[in-house]
Amino acid sequence: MPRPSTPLLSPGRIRSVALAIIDRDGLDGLSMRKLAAELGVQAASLYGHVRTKDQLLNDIASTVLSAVDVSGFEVDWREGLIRCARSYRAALLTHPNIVPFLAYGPAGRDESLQRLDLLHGALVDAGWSRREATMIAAGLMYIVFGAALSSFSSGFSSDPADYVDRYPHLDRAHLLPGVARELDRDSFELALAAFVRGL
Amino acid sequence: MPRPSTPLLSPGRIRSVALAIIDRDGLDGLSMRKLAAELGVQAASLYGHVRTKDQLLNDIASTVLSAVDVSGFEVDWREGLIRCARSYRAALLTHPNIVPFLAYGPAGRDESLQRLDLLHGALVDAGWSRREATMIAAGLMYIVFGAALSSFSSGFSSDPADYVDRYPHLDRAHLLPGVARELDRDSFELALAAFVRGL
DNA sequence: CGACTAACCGAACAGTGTTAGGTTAACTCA
DNA sequence: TGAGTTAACCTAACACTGTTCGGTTAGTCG
Repeated sequence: MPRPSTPLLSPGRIRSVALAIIDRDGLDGLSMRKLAAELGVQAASLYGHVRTKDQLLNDIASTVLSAVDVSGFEVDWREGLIRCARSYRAALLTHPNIVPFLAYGPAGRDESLQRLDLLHGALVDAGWSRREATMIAAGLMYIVFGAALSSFSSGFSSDPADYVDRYPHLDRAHLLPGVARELDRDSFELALAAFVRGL
Repeated sequence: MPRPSTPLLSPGRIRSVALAIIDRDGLDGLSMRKLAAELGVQAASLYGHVRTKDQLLNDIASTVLSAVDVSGFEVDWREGLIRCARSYRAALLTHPNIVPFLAYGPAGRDESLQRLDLLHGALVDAGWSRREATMIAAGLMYIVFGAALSSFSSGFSSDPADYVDRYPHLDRAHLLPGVARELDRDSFELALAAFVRGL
């Protein structure tokens, strides 16, 4: 079936279906063939709209991270940090399966750097030295990414019973999905508050 | 060539060569065939000593993380936290290319949980509630993993010139490998100190 | 000496990302 | 209106990947 009357594919549609697959089947669950099938198309056709799978993942990551809010700095730098961290975490939490991909480094993601640049500038404007600003921004990212990665809910909530016997101090209650999610949030808020207060 | 007089393979040798490949070529640079070739053997032979590649990576991760020091809690819980975090980061820094694998969650790694359990117990002994202990341990992991992941040195130090023009606040100096490494350390120490102080 | 196991190999399977070359619809312009 | 170009899809293939199956033989035990 050659060129259809109305195009079946577009970068946007590809990205959104790919993200849906990642959300449903995990990061390893996304393959170009599966993505193509879900779009009603053959795998090779994707390469007319997407340069490479890695680039596609980077684009998806960028759109996911576009929900990060860096507007709070106009009020107060502390408020800006907290709001930025919270919205960052919220964005990652909406699509947790893409987080492992981000772990490979912000190599080609332009918007991440742009955001980092803005955050850095705001801190400098607030009176911090360039070096301090860099370190503070880095520390904030540590907490955000650390929280997104080593979370209790996604980490090891598969079969609580296995853990209880061998790790006496890890309460089984911690591993119940509902509690785990709440615990993740509270741990994040604790770390964030301690960090910002300690500056 | 069938069964040789002295075995060519052993789990330990497989692990150490695999880790060397990961250090040299990155996580994606490790394939079972390449690993086998480097061991002077065919890929299929590995499966007599290793259940699966994922298991192999988990074993490697465990040996890397066995360098984590949780002995400081006998002195003081603050000292214990700091020493644990530092040694954890040091271990990850020795083999940075395996960090992205750890990002997939501590699913099957027994020793990680054992360590977490010990840390948790020590905090409870020091007077924290179970819930607080969990949150503190989690926060510590946030900083450690966040620092290992979103580091300046491994993140984007490939071609500094590209960044300078587009991100005015990110000083080029930050991207020089030597400075970046030092900046990573200082950022980590800042975040760690702020966190522990803020508790 | 015979049976058995342990350690390796060759070949294959199903799957991966990606590319080359072909086919045809839709658009552009004389 | 008709020719030429481009855009969007296809089939087929390449070089990989992790993993398994069925052999072949060296070492070991009874």
